[in-house]
Amino acid sequence: MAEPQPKRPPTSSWQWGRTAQTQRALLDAARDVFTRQGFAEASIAEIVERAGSSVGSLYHHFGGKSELFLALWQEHQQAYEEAASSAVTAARQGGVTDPAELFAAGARAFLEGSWHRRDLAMLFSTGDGPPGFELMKRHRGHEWISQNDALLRLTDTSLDRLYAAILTSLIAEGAREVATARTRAQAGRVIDAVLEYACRLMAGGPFRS
Amino acid sequence: MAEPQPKRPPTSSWQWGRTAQTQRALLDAARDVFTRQGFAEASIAEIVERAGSSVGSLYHHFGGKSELFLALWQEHQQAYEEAASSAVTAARQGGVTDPAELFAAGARAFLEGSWHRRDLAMLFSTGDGPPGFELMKRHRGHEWISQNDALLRLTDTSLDRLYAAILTSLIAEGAREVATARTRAQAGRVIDAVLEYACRLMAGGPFRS
DNA sequence: GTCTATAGTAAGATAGAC
DNA sequence: GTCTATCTTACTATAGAC
Repeated sequence: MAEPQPKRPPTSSWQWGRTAQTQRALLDAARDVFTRQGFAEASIAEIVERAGSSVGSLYHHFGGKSELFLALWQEHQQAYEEAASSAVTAARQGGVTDPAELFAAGARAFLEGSWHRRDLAMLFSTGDGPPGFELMKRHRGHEWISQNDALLRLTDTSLDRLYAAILTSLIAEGAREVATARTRAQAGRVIDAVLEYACRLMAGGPFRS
Repeated sequence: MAEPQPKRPPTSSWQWGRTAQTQRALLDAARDVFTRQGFAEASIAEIVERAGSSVGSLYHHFGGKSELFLALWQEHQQAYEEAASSAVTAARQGGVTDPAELFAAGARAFLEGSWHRRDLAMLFSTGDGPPGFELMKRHRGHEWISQNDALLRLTDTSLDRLYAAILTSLIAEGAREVATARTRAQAGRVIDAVLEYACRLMAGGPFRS
């Protein structure tokens, strides 16, 4: 139904980066409109108007309203993950070896990203997205915890899924509250609190019956 | 936009409970269809067909697809809250005075309700609902925590909202995992784990910077 | 290959007869 | 209160210009 439309390098006889420009304009317009009105309320017409593009063009490049939203989310996620993983790497090079501390470094970077791009953080945490979006977020969150907490060797049992789900949602709620903070200092205090709660939860590891 | 449509007692010249019957049939059909397909995928046409009613009738009684979904949720919530509050009352009469223990009693009743009506619990936790539904759930969750944790005198500061939000989402994630358990015994183990995590989190109370 | 204009389709919402 | 017929909106698909 949707065409991912893989792009090859520009040929000699075509103007330079036209596709990239169009896609960027659409993504920027989508960010404006979606962050102001949410997914359901936003209309395709307003997005293409603001981008100086057209409906057909949007469908050509992204495949639809849902896929455009998802593309915006992917960009956002990528930025998050790069920040988090480089923070972990830096901590590791700084001599930190304790898994809990490494996790905290990544989580802190994640939460600071939430402050830095508040508008998108709020958009993606409101629950107003295309069908199946919540499921995708859930899946992604679980992956992230599994990676970070690899030392615990989480399995696919109910109790381990619960542990991962609760940790994920704790960070997600934290990111949400960070995004609504009024000042940078306030956001900082919220971040400290979130990390404290994460510590309390992780102390003792996953519950075993 | 929506008409709550308050109902008066049946008059002498009208057949008995016609309205109540229609509403019940629509709610039951809605439960069937929504739990199987989710909100977005479900069609109004299928619901009224299954209820032996009509589109116009649905709009007359509920105001639309979203409002019908919300009515189903209200019923579900009411059942939850009655179970939780009577469990707390019972514990209190049994001599329990520790706030944390009273909270645990309510939370346990809540989680058992999630097992008992798994289909609805899953439906309302997937994130697939009408516009604004996530916000309503959030608001309701916060109210519940505020009531149960009244002794802590939570204010409307960032840090107290964070504490309430995290506790709420912890219970919500727990309810979700309970609803997907395969056996009653399994659900019981998950419930124990959730209460353990809640204890860890509440130990020390809300974080103050 | 890229984009515009336009027609098609499906589903929620509404009006008015009974 | 109930139901049918109709309307509106917005996603989807396509033909064809450049």
